[in-house]
Order: sequence, then structure tokens, then C-alpha cells
Amino acid sequence: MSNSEEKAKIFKALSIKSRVEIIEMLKERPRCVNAISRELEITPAAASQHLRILRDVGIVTALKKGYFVHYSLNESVYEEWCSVVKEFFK
Amino acid sequence: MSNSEEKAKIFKALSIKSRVEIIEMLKERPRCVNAISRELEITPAAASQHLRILRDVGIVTALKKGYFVHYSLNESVYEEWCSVVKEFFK
DNA sequence: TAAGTATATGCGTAGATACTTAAATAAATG
DNA sequence: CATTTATTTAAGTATCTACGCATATACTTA
Repeated sequence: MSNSEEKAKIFKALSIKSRVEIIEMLKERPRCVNAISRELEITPAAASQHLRILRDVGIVTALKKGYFVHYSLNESVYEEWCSVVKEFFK
Repeated sequence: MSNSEEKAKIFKALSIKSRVEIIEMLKERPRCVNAISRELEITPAAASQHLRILRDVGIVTALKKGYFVHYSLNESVYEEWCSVVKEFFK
């Protein structure tokens, strides 16, 4: 994947308000789908779908605990994104 | 516009490889549509449409010179985007 | 004014995307 | 085992998007 394709991929994952907000929330602490959907006032299905997209690009990880799924920020991918984006916006 | 909506708007404008590349090019120096379309190997029409989208969000400006239109980065908007993005990725 | 060049725009198409509802799956618990 | 709760997935719909082509517009120059 070319450099600009990589950047576009990152930006695309964050091109929707709900997903930006999910990342902001997960920067504070991990949360389950229900908590996310309640805070963002979207249906659990919609939250789940956004989380799948974020999982697909690796920025969040899911950990099943009982019937809750705890989503958290993937710190190493986040750091990677930080450098890529800072390199673009320098 | 909410803070995360603003961020999503910025990310969305950059969610396509061609547009990321256009910004990279314009960071170097202004260019006309033809130069952009040739460098990116896309039709002038496609370049023009991407430039319109980038113009709509204010990140580039168009300056007509004869029958060339010189596109350049809007430095102040770019600086604004830098702070918004750096605040998100800190 | 005719021809050539640069850019913009309208329109159609194919594919992507976001969202909703409903059903399926999985785990906990009475 | 039946019920409840959390999450995912499927299916459907509406909307958006990128792109190409054709055409229009604008400007230059012979």
C-alpha cells in the first residue's frame, strides 16, 4: 500500500462523526458496545458496525468478557497513526 | 458544528488517495489542474472534481491566471487543520 | 473568427456507505 | 431448560461517492 493510500485509509476510518467520538471515548477507557451506543445515542447495531470497521483497520481491539465485549484502543496502532498523521501535517 | 463533526469533515476530505496526493503536491507549490491530473494519472475532470471538494472545505484556493487556474494550499486553513488533528492525535 | 488549450459541469453508472429492523448467536441466570 | 441481556449479523433501503464521458465555457493566439 502506497504511503498516501495508507494515509487515506486512516482518514477514511475517521471520516464519520460517530467513529471520531468512539475513538475519543476509547482513549479514556475501554467500553462495551452498549455503553458506546448509549453515549452516542445510536442503536447497538450501528455501534457494532462502526466498531467492526474500526477493528478491520486495527485501531480498536475486542475482548469478550462474559456476554460483554470490551472494546479498547490498540495503543500501538494508535501510535503508528500518530506518526503517520503528524508526518503529513508537519 | 460539533468538535468531532469538524474533525470528521477534515478526515473525510482526505479519505481518498488522490486528494491526499493533491495536498502533498500543493504543499510544495501551487499547480494548475492539468499538472495535477497528469501527475496523478487521472482525467482533468476527475482532478477538477477533487479540487472542488477541497475548495468547498477551504483547504485549497483557486487563482485564475489567463486560462490556467492555479490551485494552492490555503495556509491558514492548513494551520487550523494541523492544530485540530494534533489535538486529536495527542 | 477559427482553432486550440484549460477547466468546469451535467449526467449516468457502479459501487460503497450508513442506518434501521429483525433475526441469530452467545452467555448468564432463574 | 427457559428467559434475559449483550452483541452480531443479515437484509433492505436510502443516500452518497468516485469516476468516465461528453459537453460547455473561458481564454489565447494565429
